[in-house]
Amino acid sequence: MAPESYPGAMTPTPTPTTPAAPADDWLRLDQQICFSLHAASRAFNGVYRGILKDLGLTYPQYLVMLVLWEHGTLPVKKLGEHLRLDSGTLSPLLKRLEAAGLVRRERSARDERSVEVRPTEEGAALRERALEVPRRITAATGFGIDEVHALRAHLDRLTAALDAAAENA
Amino acid sequence: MAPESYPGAMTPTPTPTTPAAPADDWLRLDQQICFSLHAASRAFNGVYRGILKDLGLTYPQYLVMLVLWEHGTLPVKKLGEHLRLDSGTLSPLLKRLEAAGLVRRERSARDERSVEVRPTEEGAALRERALEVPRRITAATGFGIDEVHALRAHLDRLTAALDAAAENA
DNA sequence: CACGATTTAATTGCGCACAACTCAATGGCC
DNA sequence: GGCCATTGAGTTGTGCGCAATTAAATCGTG
Repeated sequence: MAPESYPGAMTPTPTPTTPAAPADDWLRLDQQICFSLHAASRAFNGVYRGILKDLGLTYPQYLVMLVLWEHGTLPVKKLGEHLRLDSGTLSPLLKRLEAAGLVRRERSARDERSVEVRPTEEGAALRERALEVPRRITAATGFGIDEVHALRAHLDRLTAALDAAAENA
Repeated sequence: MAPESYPGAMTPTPTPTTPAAPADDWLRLDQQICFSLHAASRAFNGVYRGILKDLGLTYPQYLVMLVLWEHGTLPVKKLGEHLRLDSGTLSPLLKRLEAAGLVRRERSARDERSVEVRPTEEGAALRERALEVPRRITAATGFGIDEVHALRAHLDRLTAALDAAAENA
């Protein structure tokens, strides 16, 4: 669990310890931001995995169902915009949801390019069983509402900044 | 068959501050925490992808090299503890790093079960070129040091709580 | 010493994420 | 109408993450 507390972190080969040591610290600090985020995301995924197993959903599949429960039938494009996912990810995922009987996919009559994704009766019914998921997740975090809100705001700002930076790259 | 909606589908709720939040809001709030984290993690990954392309590394490979640069030669097990990854992820990743000429893997003489991973000359040299990565990443976030630190603390606390919760599951 | 339990990597299988590509449908434009 | 760029899904290929399994080396205990 602890990337710190490395007993006698021996460095056999390289120890270019500059007195001011900005370089070394930078590589370490850098790891802290991105790695923390990476680790937190995977930890979250792990907790969801355990809870969603009862529903027969993976975490990304759960996200898709959340959007469908909230907005009803949607074309794949819109679904992707909500979740920031493209068809390369969604197409096989939706196929699995369809195979599980939770959604149906059908070409739009108005625009034959578009595929409408709609929850089946079974998919809609699953929503009832999903209602307890948020509570269990929130409990697992041990965070209060305010804390959650603050963290979310922080993360959203970060995402926006990163997206903007990616544009110019 | 006309597209139908179902109970609670199209409810725009801009006011989350109701005393007793109904179930609908719970499903929405829940999405906010985990989805924000998920999105931020992927956004980060995207920015790294662009920056690390010059070094010929993926983001997880970069994390591995960070650990090796810091600690020198390590067995796969220790590497996995630092990064919270198991051999199922690390083995193929290390093979690719070896194929790229950045690390070497050799069975420990003392314990034949263990495989020592050591950066090659080329791998060690890559560190110099990696020194600019943190700055570019930090710049992309638009965050100050303090902000980064606060966010990291928040995330680490979250990860610890989630890990603890996963234990009891 | 022998034998079973534990440790360490590697492998297999599945699902997600993303880039690059294909293909059909659509819309704009002359 | 005919042409062509654009749009929306799907497919392919690569890599990560994790569960489950396998195989070999090591350790512990009788």
